[in-house]
Amino acid sequence: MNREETESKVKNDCPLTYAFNIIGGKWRLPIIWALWQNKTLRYNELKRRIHGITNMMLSQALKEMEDYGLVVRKQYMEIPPRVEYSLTEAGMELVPSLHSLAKWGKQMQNKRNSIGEA
Amino acid sequence: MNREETESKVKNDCPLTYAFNIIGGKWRLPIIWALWQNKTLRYNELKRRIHGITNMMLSQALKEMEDYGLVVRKQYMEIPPRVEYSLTEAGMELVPSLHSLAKWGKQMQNKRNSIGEA
DNA sequence: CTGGATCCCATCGGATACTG
DNA sequence: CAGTATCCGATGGGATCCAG
Repeated sequence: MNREETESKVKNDCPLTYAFNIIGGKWRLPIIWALWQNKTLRYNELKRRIHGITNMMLSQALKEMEDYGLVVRKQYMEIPPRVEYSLTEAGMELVPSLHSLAKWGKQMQNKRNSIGEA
Repeated sequence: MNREETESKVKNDCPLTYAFNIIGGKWRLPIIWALWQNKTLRYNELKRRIHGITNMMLSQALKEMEDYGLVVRKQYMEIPPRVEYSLTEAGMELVPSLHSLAKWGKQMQNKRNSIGEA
């Protein structure tokens, strides 16, 4: 850990690798998806929508994504606490590429499913 | 391992997740990249271009990608053995989406680098 | 309500050595 | 040349409990 990865543990090899490091992991895509559909969600709303995620995974993923500039965290100083999350500009700009990839993935799935038919 | 992941260990949740499962991992992107630039490469050519990859990682990644229909393996029955790899149609169709993502990644890198200026 | 700390385990990536 | 087998350490994901 004494190399140039001191800052963010991301290897800056190429932009593509960089992008994959940012959106990789098990929960980031679902989070992006949920935030994209709902613009703004509170912590527990997010948690309920993602189903299966634990507090630790969610808060960890959110924090990392905030560091990358993907999501915005807005904390209201109230009792009980309220924290709202939403995508940044950069986060939204990512979505089209994701759709493109998803479209490709769908084609791949269809190919798999139609292997047995003439 | 007794669920519906019996076939390919890929969760079919959504096409995007599917896509990420296919191109995820440390070496698949570099391999796709190398094959896209060179159309066709032999095993050792590939290995030399990727630098740092071991036999095990390379052959394993190639086999998985072949299973997914991303690359084609062409073996010539000669002595010494010759095996050539190239991208399938599906593999090539993936590249534009990758470029899109890479472009986004580049923007992100630039933002990072220009934090201290202005 | 919104998290943090700790501990655990599965999986991934890899070094090394060997084979057809 | 083109891989495979084995073994191992690192890493990431997760359960559970705790805290402001």
